[in-house]
Amino acid sequence: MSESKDFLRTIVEEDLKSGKYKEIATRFPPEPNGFPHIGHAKSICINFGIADDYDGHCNLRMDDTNPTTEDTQYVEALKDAVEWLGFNWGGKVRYTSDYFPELYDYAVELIKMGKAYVDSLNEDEIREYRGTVTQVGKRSKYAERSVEENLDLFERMKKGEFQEGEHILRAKIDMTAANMKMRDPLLYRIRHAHHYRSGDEWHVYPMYDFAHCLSDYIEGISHSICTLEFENNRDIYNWVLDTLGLTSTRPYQHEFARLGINYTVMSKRKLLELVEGGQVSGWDDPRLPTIAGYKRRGYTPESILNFCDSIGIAKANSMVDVAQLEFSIRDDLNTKVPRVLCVLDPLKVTIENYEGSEEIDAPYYPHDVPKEGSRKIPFSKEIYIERDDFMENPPKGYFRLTPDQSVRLRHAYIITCKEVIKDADGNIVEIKAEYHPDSKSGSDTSGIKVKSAIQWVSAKEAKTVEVRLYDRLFKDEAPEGLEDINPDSLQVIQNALIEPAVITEKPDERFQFERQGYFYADPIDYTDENPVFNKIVGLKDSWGKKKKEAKPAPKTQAKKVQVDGEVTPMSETEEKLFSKYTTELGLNSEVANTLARDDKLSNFYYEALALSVDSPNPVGLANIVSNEVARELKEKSVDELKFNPIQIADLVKMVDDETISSKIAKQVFEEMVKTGEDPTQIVEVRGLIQISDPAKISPIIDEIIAKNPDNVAKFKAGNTKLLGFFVGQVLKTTGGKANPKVVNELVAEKLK
RNA sequence: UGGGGUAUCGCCAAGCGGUAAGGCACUAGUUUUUGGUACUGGUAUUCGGGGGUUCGAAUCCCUCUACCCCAUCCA
Repeated sequence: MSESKDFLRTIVEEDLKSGKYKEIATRFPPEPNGFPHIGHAKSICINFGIADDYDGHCNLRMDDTNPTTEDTQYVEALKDAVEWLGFNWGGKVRYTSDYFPELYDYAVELIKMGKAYVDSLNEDEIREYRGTVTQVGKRSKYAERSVEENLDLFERMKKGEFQEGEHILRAKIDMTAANMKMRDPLLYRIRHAHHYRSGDEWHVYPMYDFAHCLSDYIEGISHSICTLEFENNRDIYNWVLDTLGLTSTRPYQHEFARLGINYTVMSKRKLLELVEGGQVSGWDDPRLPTIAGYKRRGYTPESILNFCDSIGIAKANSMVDVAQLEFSIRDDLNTKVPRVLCVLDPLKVTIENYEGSEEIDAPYYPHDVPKEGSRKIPFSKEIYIERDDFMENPPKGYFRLTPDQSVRLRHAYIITCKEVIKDADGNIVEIKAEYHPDSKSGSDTSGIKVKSAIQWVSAKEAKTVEVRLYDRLFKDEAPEGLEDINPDSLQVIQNALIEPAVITEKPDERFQFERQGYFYADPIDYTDENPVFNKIVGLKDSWGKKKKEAKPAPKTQAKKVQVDGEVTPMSETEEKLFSKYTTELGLNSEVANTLARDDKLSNFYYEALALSVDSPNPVGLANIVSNEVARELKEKSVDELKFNPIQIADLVKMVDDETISSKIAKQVFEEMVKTGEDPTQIVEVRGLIQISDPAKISPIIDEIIAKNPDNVAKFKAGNTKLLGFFVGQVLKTTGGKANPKVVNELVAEKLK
């Protein structure tokens, strides 16, 4: 694990440390209504990963509460994905549908508590009654039904006595809640549908918000980790559990940002559209960001895992560059797979001075990959090279074969171009060349220097293979829809030529075709008669990049103009207070503004000021009230504070008479917030009195200077930021007690 | 527009009052019979903007801005 933990692991560790949970239990809870994609992989890594890291366990649970969209094929895909990524869910797969009876009982309990009711409004009315984000909703008249009536109705709903939409079970919470999700959320709806697991047993199905929290509780989950869009649902999550009194060791929900990758789409809806619309060949089309797609394309589980690890976990919506994913797979395959020669776009080369044939022994792995293995490559008079490895009129910096530039055939001889044969249209159809007999790879005595080595195959022995070249599915970085599809995302090469060993020996299923990229023997379409390879990812190509850069896209970056909005004007009384603060008390306008606009703060300030008549310091007091006290008063009322205005006045006094520094004052304040103790007492008990005597501080500084020669040098070289470093060190060793002003002066002097 | 979130390099992302981590991308160079790999160096005087508090602010306070989520009988 890396040096820094993500915020979820931080929470988990705190909960473990505080004893909130004895064991960590997470869950991966997909709905089986689509194939899992790489976003799911992130969630899988988080949930199973955290469970692994803290010796807990992670359940795989199908969140199957909607009979109309879910299907067994998806649960299989989900299981495959988790398994392929290398995780196991210990024991059996869980299904929310297995909890239907329990869930039903909890709903009955809620009804009995008067916390849920059967509503009989129709769909439109419910929507209307719910209000909008800015307008409160209103309660249905059916909310007044008696417990008995609700119980009876709900049971009959279950038995299937009503039509879909006729009734619904809702929680009785608050139709005026600012959080729309809390406006009497729906708990159960009637569905006369066949469920892929529970069959026709049920006529009512629980909603997500009701089923999810309870399923977590039933399974003993400690940390219910989901994506950001469920933040608003957290209130219901807690409401259901709290209301039912399921409070002992119960799960809490935490949200992280879902994964976005550029040049692709991640929503189930859009993915389904592509699959059903025939834009791709199926859920496992190698261009899709589905796990099945990556698997089919040739990605390894390790590469996906590493990718998920590398992108981190946070709460900011983000779009990860697909280059990051490509790096992960290249990085993984680099040390694993054999190198072979394959020519995608063949150009015939006849070596005029070569007769007969030979077999060249060539290792499968380059010098920097510590793996053993080699094969024989047949060599003969007629070979094929890659078409773009020859240029008649090369640009500057071209390292390959030209009429004037020899090139090495990888693992074999150096050849020199003698003649370029063209057809009637001027297309190059063949190269006549000569080889240098004493230049054989490994025993080269020719002394010829070449700039590169290129791949080739012997014409007679080469095998024809199909190669599928994949590019990004969308041409737009943030695709909206089908109109952004990249028309060239798939290129099929029917007649690529590959060295025979790949087909006959099958040393692996993944290969690096040298100088081109990583390829994977398609697990479905590959046959001995018609071998098929999928391109997993290309090699980094600094030459190709250079070529493209010749015509850079002129990007005009419009600088964003920061607009300042209107500040709400002050009321008359606020205005009066403000002017009094600035003119009479001498506060600066920002502090005065903060105080004047806040009743709680201004009252607190007044009280403290009145209580410090003997040595009034309106400015110092105002500063601490508008900054430190303000923080505490943000979410609390004055009565909830453990400290009072007198204590704040005392605190300011101690700073004024230099008993303590302002740094210590903050420390003391933190303590007052927690305990409500008197500041004088805190200072006394902890011995926080400020050290201002240079004679005491000086030796400490000397010591620190002696310990950090590097930083002293840097400072003297002009890095004045380091002053803060030295001051900080001194303050640290004195427990914050050294007078920072004195320290600053002393340090500056000593380092001169 | 009410509520809930989020802003640190081109893309991710650490950082929690004391020297702005790291990865990807980019770039220069070294090694190389893959224009690959590996290695070495270069990349934020500044943390969405503006103020304030402090000896010292990405971190605390105020304020403004931008983006995301919520008005499915989806999850």
